[in-house]
Amino acid sequence: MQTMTDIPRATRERIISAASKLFYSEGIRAVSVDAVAEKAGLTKRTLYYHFRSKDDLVAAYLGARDQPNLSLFRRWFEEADGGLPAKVRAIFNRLARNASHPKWKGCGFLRTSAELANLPGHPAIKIGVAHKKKFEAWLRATFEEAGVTTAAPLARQILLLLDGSFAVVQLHRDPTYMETAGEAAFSLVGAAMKAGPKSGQRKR
Amino acid sequence: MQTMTDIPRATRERIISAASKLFYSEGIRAVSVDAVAEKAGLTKRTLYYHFRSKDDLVAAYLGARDQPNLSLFRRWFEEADGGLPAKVRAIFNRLARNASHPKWKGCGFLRTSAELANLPGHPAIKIGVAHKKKFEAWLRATFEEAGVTTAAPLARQILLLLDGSFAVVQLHRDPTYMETAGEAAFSLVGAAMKAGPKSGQRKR
DNA sequence: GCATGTATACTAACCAGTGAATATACTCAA
DNA sequence: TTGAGTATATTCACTGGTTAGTATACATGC
Repeated sequence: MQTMTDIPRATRERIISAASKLFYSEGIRAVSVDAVAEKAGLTKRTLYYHFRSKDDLVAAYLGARDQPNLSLFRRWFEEADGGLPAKVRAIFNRLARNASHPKWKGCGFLRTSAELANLPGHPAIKIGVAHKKKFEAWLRATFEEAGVTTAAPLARQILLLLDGSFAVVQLHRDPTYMETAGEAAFSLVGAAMKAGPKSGQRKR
Repeated sequence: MQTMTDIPRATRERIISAASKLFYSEGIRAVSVDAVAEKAGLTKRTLYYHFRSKDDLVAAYLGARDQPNLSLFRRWFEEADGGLPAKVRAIFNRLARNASHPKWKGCGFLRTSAELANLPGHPAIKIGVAHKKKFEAWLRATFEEAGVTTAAPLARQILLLLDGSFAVVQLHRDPTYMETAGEAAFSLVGAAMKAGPKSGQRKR
């Protein structure tokens, strides 16, 4: 069973791809379902065969960004040289480079949840909440592995700086704010390590 | 001249008041001009007599929030006890109390600019940019007066934490993130003062 | 009679979602 | 192998409702 059935799967993903580009660059309510269908090269009625509603489509758009986004941050962290503070700072610096691209429009999760703030139970918002929670959990685990005793609040502080830089850079279109946030993160992680690292774990 | 002309002014402000409530709680594109007119107790046509377009109305909504918002932050800072780090932290703690109110929906400037991110020249976005710049400038001046040598980057870092907490708390509906941001701000300001305060200025 | 302000009633476009028909491809019995 | 039947996938054409903005007329006070 299901031998050739991944051809329709391709259609579904083509729709999500078109929706991603439009929703991310224009916003949710600014993009009509017709516009998504046209961008995907098919009819609105076909789109409604694959998705129950526009809300479902929005949720699929964010759902498709969840894992790739987290992987990217993890990869940036792992590829960076230096100690823990420098590796955290590297995430901000890599992000600053991305943010200077004209198509960059901030964090899709935050922008969507800001636009749909009047619909608290919206499925897309749940996905955004889960995404940010996963990122925070990864940070906390990373800090714990490094022996930082204040891993939980430190992870929150880094998250706050990251999401703050998303918001501020999206507003001012000035990626240097992201580097400033990276320096603040560097300071906070460094201070937390001085205060209470189990002083093992200093690999390499 | 202009003796009784403040009666129409009252109408204009009634419209802005209605627009503020609706735009802030529901979002820009989610609120129709008819809805604003109805909330203000008059006709859409009358509204269009006082405002050229919906975009103008949105700009007026944010423009009316600019000074009061800044004054509030300044007042919170001035009313707080303790040294500079504690006074900065107090802003976050006061904000956390506000954020626990069910009507709280984050920062109107940030949410509007997120929703209108596809319209870079929009007048409302310009107002949002100016607002955040004013706040940053006030922070920097405050730090400079206290003799902090790294006043400029420190002001940016505090701004990043503040806007980060707006975004995160609006997403998770958990004001404790704001207190965490306040602790981070406390640390950063404290570290900056230890590094380079001209060690005068310690009033009171 | 002339400025300002307010209301009624309208337009032209747009939008989320659907009904009904059609095309394609896979299954299974003869 | 073939042909009828069935589930999957797609399209055209439509509906009912909403939206930003306007043409026109009416009121009110100077």
